[in-house]
Amino acid sequence: MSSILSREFYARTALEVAPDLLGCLLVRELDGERLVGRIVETEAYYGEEDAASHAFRGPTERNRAMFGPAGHAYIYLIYGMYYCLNVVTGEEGRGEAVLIRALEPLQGIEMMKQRRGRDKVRELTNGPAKLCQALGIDRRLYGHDLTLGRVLWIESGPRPHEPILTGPRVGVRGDEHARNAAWRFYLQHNPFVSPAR
DNA sequence: GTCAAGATTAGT
DNA sequence: CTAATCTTGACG
Repeated sequence: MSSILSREFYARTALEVAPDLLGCLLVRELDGERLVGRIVETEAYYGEEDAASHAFRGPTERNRAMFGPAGHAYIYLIYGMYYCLNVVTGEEGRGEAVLIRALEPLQGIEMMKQRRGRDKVRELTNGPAKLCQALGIDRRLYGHDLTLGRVLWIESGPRPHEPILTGPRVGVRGDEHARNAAWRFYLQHNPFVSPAR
């Protein structure tokens, strides 16, 4: 039994949504196939007060989705070649989002292998840019409404058996608080969590 | 208009 | 450790 996550689910703070997304299923419909991964790692970005967030300096053309209603996709291009997927959370205008950092591939693994150009299931979706490549997520899905249940959405899943661990976010800049806050959430011992830095 | 930096990844 | 690759936003 699983259901599409609602606007109300996403409308809570990023700090609440990020851990709750662990164990949920990210679903992508692509070329008539369904690609599914279990979310095993997330990071919360907590609005304009978060020095590590793209929302830190207020709304811009790039981050405008972050300041829109919850439950939409905020996608950005990094290093000129990779995309990363966030889900917008919190009250409209807050600029909060949760970065999806890693998935455990469940369905459509062959297509993921082909899209990623590699064979090891372990390396298919164990990073924010890797999972976007595996699931065919790019600019075209910028601002996509994840509550519609088509093209790209998230469903509830079985409660994770693994304990949830927290720690500092990966690769972020900013003030001391931004760098130290334990706003990364992941499932203990799960082999699909992104490699340690 | 110019320019440096980037919530990463793969390869040496 | 470093190259790859290009958009964004800060600055003037």
